[in-house]
Amino acid sequence: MGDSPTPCGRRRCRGKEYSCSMELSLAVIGGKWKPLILWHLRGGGTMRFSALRRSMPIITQKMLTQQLRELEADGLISRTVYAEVPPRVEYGLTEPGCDIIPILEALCRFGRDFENRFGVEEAAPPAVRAVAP
Amino acid sequence: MGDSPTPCGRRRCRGKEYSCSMELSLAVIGGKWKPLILWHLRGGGTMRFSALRRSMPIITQKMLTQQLRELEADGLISRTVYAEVPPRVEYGLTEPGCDIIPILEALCRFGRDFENRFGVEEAAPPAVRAVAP
DNA sequence: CCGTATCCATCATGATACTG
DNA sequence: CAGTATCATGATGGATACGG
Repeated sequence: MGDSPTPCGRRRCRGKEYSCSMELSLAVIGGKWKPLILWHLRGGGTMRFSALRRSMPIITQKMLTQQLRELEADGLISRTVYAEVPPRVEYGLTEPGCDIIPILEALCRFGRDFENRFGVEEAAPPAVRAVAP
Repeated sequence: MGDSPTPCGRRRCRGKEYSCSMELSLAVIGGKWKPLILWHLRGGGTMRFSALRRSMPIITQKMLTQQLRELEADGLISRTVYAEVPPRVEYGLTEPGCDIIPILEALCRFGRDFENRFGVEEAAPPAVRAVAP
């Protein structure tokens, strides 16, 4: 490996403080929704905001926007705004962004092994959101 | 991959709710200190509490205890208490815990590539903790 | 359509003190 | 030595409303 993760000697890269490369990686992709966003973009093409949103029904607009901005600031995704009416914005992976995909695949495999080892059950259906009367 | 990460159909495994295996993985190893703890245990032997603590000067005792308990509950590390005075507790990786190491190595590599791509600087020295007068 | 701005609840983390 | 217990706080995420 060559990179001791001993947390002495804190460094900074793109505004993130960390003590070892792994910490930096987690700072970059560790956000609650970031792996999922990158995952949906893994095909190589671009997706527009609304398509991303549809693919993650749980996420709020605020969080999607926020996480996309951070991923963009970290150089993992590209953002292209088309000056049209109505507006259109397309998101895609950059080269560094593509580098994460194999790791996400490995994470996914680990998760599946974990499930197989310990068993899965259906989650209780999410409490139905009360409709305003 | 075979496992669509589409967030429909929430599942539950060991008390964690998630929508795709990757989410589960992040729930298991995503804690702020967990990757670091697992990393320090990667040698294959065991370490006692105080040794782990020394290897992560920043972490508080409370957080170390807490994260160790969660890792243990998730079956990633083993915890052995020796009935001695003074007490001795040894931590080590279980087999599922060992499975994560290659992923952490990949994460570490990604972080290093990221640093090389975008550059690193020394972090400002951590504000010296005021000594009580 | 694709956002920003604001306010608010919750939780994760930290500081500190105490114990078997 | 290896923890618990307690309290404080700051980051994180969600609901809602509004804007170009």
